[in-house]
Amino acid sequence: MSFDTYELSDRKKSILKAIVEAHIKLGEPVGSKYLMQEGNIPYSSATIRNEMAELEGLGYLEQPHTSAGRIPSELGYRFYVDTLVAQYDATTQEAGQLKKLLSVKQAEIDKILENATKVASAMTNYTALSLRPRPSSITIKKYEAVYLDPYSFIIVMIAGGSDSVKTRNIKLPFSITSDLIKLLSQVLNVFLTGISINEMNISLMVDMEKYLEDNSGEDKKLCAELISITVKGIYETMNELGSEIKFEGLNRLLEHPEYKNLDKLQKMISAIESKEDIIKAVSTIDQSDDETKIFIGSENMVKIMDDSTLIYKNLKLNGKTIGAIGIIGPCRMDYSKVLSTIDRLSEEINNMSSLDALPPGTIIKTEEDDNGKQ
Amino acid sequence: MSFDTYELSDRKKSILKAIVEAHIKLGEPVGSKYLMQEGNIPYSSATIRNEMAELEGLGYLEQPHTSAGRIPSELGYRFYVDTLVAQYDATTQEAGQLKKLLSVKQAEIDKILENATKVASAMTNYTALSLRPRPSSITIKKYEAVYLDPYSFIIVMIAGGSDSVKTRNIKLPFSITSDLIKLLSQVLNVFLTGISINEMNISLMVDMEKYLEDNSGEDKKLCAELISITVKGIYETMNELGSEIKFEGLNRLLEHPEYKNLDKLQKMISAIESKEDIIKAVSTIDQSDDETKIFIGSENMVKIMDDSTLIYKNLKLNGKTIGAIGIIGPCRMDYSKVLSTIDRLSEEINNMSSLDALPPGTIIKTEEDDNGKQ
DNA sequence: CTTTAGCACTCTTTTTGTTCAAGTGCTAAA
DNA sequence: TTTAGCACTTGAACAAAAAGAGTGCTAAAG
Repeated sequence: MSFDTYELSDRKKSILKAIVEAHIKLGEPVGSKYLMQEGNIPYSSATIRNEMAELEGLGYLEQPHTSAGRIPSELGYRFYVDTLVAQYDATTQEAGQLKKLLSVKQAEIDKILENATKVASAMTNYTALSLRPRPSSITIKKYEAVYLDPYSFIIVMIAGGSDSVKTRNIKLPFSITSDLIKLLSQVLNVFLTGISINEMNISLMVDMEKYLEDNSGEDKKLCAELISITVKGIYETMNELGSEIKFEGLNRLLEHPEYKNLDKLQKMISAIESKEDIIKAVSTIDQSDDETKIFIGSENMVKIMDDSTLIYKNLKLNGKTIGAIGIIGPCRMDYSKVLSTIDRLSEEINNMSSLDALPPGTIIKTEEDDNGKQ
Repeated sequence: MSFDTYELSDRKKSILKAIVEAHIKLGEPVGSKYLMQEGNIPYSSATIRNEMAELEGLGYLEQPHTSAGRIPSELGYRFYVDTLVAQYDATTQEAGQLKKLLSVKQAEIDKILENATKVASAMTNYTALSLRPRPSSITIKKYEAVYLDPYSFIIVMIAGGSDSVKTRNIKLPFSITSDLIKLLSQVLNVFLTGISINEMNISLMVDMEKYLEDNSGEDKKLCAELISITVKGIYETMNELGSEIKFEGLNRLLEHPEYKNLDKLQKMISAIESKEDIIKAVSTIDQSDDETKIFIGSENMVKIMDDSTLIYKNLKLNGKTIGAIGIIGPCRMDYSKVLSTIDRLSEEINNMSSLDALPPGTIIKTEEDDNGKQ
């Protein structure tokens, strides 16, 4: 990246570009003769060979073995992608299609992410992933505590921005009244609305305890404990709300010859299944960043994926980051297609009709959970 | 199954058993010589050969090609499993381990299922799956409608038995008041508590409309529409609550030589990813059934999985079916291990300390959801 | 009548050798 | 600076041969 690409002559650039594109298309090493005939390089194979030898010396190309053609190195792909992105003139052919696929009465953020992932995977033929925004950026705009029985209640949290709903079931070591829970509801809404996970601190809890004690007439210790347990639950829930990752099109991995190699495939599936690694890797990306990020080969933070490429972009809806979408595939990836798909997709979502304009009576599905209280 | 296994002599049985076990262990066809030397069959290879030829004639064995040993046919596996299950004397070595793995303050049904799946996959080295009970058996024991703004509210539903919490966000084409939502809450609790999805009918809705109209003084049409939209949402939500399927240990598929065959692997991954097929297949199993079900090869209802085995068992907690767990792998599966693991696991869960006995202050995590209202 | 040793036979796997084609690097000429 | 030509390397493809595994059958032994 910091490599000085300007030392490359125009001819070298065009040869490199042609090699990358041919390799993406064919999946095989490309030779000088092919470039001359099909690659639109107006020089003899000998000249091309000389250039290729130099490009190899510079680290842009690799040769699997003596009598094979060249394949792009990671640096070669990186060069290609960088120039591609620079001249990138969104090939708009498929925009309408995307719109149609996405526009099916989208209501829920989850559904949007899920559909976007499906569409991305289907259109590019690679495995796609989606990620929720990270916990620290989440705030709750409304709380509701629901009384269940003397020893348990449920907190319903509605996230600001995305309007996600998450619930948490809390079981207590002491008994409480339905009225106290109503009051708790009030306390939560007064003190914790709009507060991010980082802003939850002790002094806030002390205030909450005091408020609850004053207005309920309950025992001080009980109030303190109730608040403590409740806030802890909320804290954990907010943490879980963020950074959820989902995959789509796993089976498409198998369609690409690079994953016929069972070792690579195994690595890849393990990486995908463990999730944590990928979340961690992707979490380093600035969440407000609008750029499409491309990690080629060893640039990937997930060591295990070091011969694959991850293309990744934050998704915004009405200006708010609602998550991110990514494509995973071999380094030999149709970058142009993937980039255009992802960009189109994110644009489409960004411009999606505000949900206030939903058809009347729309039922907005939310989510579900279990808790084993009994 | 209805095949008359009693026509087999003891010697044939022991040979068949030895072949199945050797094949499970080695993953390769087994020959007469091997059985004589390693398989603990006290006859000469010639005698064994004769018996094998007969077993093949009876359909219990197959020969990949002339000069290969024999492998068990589906019928052979079925015989093995049936007798295995019959004499099945739970090899208890790993029971303690299971207990430890599961006992980490289990609170949530989801978590129990998830952990059970992980444990099952880890201990057997096969891919495991878990399934929620089906929708028709779910009832809601408590509703709570949460007012959001004049045009939207959220319904919180707490499932009976499993105490799952699910929420649904509803957007209205007309405006409502916070008080009306409170009343709606009441209506839902009065009319829909304990009602299964099959019992929701028109007359119930008419009653609800009437009740709401009488007690709120709102316009009749508005009440009717509110109830209709709400019930529809609840209905859909209950449907979604059931039959959720999750997988664990996908990467372990790759560890078994039968899935080195990319075709099989691809089929398998597709089957797993599409989910619906497997849900449909498994749904035919009686939910209250306590037996461990074993589907070998073409016995599987998912055509695509017709050279794999699915072992499947309902899980109960305090007498209630909370879901099911399954193991998927090649027909050449270590049945003894898998069966014992699944049985242990289900027993362990069944006996799990009632959640009332949870340590005080336990926070019972529930779940989350999105809805794109905005 | 049952079991077993022995052997010919079949079929797969592995090895070996040969040929082929691709693609290169280098040299010398244009 | 470019290009034609050629020797060289190397993997891929194919065929033939060899090795190995396991069987079925026959005939002898218990």
